[in-house]
Amino acid sequence: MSEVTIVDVARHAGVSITTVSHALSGNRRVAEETRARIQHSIRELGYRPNAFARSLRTERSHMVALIIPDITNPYYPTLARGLQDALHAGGYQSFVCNTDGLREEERSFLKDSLQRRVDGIAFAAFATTARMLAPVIQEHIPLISIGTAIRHRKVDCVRTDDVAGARDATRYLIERGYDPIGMIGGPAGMSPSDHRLEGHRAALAEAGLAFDAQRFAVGDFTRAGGAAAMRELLERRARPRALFCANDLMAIGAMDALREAELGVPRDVAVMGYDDIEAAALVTPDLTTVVNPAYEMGRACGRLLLERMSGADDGPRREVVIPHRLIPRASA
Amino acid sequence: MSEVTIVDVARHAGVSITTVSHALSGNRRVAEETRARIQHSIRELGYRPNAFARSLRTERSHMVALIIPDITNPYYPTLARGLQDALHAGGYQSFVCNTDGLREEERSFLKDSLQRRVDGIAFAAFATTARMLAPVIQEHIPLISIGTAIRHRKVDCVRTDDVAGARDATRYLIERGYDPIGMIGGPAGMSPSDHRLEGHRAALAEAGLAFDAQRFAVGDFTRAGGAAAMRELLERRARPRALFCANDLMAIGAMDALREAELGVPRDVAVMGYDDIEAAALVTPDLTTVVNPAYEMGRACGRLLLERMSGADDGPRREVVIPHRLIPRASA
DNA sequence: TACGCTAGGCAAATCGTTTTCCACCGTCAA
DNA sequence: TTGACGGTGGAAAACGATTTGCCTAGCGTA
Repeated sequence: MSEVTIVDVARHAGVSITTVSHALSGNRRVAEETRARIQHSIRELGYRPNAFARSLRTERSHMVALIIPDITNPYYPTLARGLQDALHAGGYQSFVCNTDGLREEERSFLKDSLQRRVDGIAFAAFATTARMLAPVIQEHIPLISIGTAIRHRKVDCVRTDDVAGARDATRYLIERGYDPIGMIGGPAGMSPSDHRLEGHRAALAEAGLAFDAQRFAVGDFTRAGGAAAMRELLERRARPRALFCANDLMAIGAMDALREAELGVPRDVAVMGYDDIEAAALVTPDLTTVVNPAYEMGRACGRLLLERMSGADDGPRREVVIPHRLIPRASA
Repeated sequence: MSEVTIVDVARHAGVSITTVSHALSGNRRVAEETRARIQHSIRELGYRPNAFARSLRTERSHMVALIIPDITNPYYPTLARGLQDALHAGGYQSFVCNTDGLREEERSFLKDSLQRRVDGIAFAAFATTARMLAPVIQEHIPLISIGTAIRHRKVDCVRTDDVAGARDATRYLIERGYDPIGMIGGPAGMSPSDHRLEGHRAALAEAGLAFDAQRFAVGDFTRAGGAAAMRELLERRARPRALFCANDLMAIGAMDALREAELGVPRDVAVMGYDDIEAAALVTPDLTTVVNPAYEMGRACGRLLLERMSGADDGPRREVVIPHRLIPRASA
């Protein structure tokens, strides 16, 4: 109990509650002399406005929910930091909800966020459909979809362009003269898998090169999966001169398999990854890769949310595409 | 605006506000038939209790603050997840404050937490002294220090034992018969540096081995620093048979330098790290290391907070020491 | 019959703000 | 002289829950 309320401050300063409130909010002019007296009383008494009462009256919590699969997945802390840095400037805090990609958890956290009366939501959805968002939409709570899982005309979206990223990665290999070029992709049907494959094929087509299914293998986004896929490619005796992997972990796995086969990277086979996880810079040789700028994603979410929450912006749906970045290192 | 309030529910169900409230909180018996009618009305109207009003009355926010240097530092997401999982069970959420270890930020987030009326705080302090905590203590808000930076008789503490961890690491090298054993430490004066060195020396002493300053070098906890320290050791021609590094990054750097010198790990020099960062399992050879179980740390914080916040526990200061774990891999 | 007890329900006070409507007081222009 | 008008400031009504007394009906018991 802070015990000391605005009433105490008013009494101590010899003014009305109204005046104290206005001195704090700046909503109305208060004589300089009065304001000084109030400030003095506030310090004297150690007054701290009660956030509950304030929120009850204003209907704003200055809180947003960040709903993600798992803060432990190395992509999200950076995104969270970007979001928090952006929001902090506006006096907002955010709490993190870990859904593990489970539909029930997503639903439950969405509900909790509503109950807590958050002013906005940033949501990296996996299993949530636009229909499940009805209550959020109805309350006009700004919601931003991180990535493209949710498509709804009232829901803003911040995303990267995986197709373009994969195209750039493949182009990079082409331009450096590697030939032929293979790929280890992710499981079909997952949108990053599909987009990255699509970009890869587009770059080949642009350069007038054929996509050869013999030089394409599928992994499961893990290191072991990447190694297995690489071994499969080697057995097929259609060894590529350069290899684009749909993520860094598989690229690291591929390098394991190449080392087993006593092939040098990039001497015999150049390897390219995707994501730029921390380990990408730590393995040997360090991994050329494409980075999804998580921090910028988070920042963009934060800024967009701030605009929406300020109420000023009631415009049409917005879609922000954050540019990716290719990071040349030793492996390709 | 959810618009629908407890008044609407009461009217719709044909009972008084009081009864609805009690049906929800379970604070008083309500006839089964009445309760059913109320539940039905709630669903019908889509009623969601207003958290502000509730908190205003009950003085509980069901929110805790997690104040850490940087969620981007790979240690903290795991800790955050542990905390959140524990708190979730009690209906609590947590918001993250990134202080970057700056005194002013720490102060400011502490103040913000107070203003938001959090029910508890988990604080990994760097620059905050016990004195700065006066307002928190005064309001009887449960506070848990993560690590030992804050010492105060009202502040609980959850920590690991770096001395014991380093001792176990060194013992492990001794038991496997490596000799002589060297170490790359961190900058003197930082508590992890000092503790890990202390543990290292203790293990040597126990085994009747001498600590040889010739085989000790200092790095700065970075990869490059580890490599430089290793080169220094090699130049001194006092090459150790095994090396304990005060963190994984320096261990990885040391392996870089060994590779340069065309020395095999662990064939010529065995290497041991500390922390078990993600990359530790991804480098080649993968790194034997000691893990500070961040998840368990977070969980312990969460559980301790829950107990304190329940009000049941008003006992004396508590200190929880989370056991570390040695992870044998290929490098030693 | 009188009394106490229990279950269930109601009205109203309360939590600490923000905000709306009004009042007062000089000053200045008509 | 009067009315309008800034510049200040105050009283009181929300905001939406929880909780405290108080009441009633029904029932068992002395």
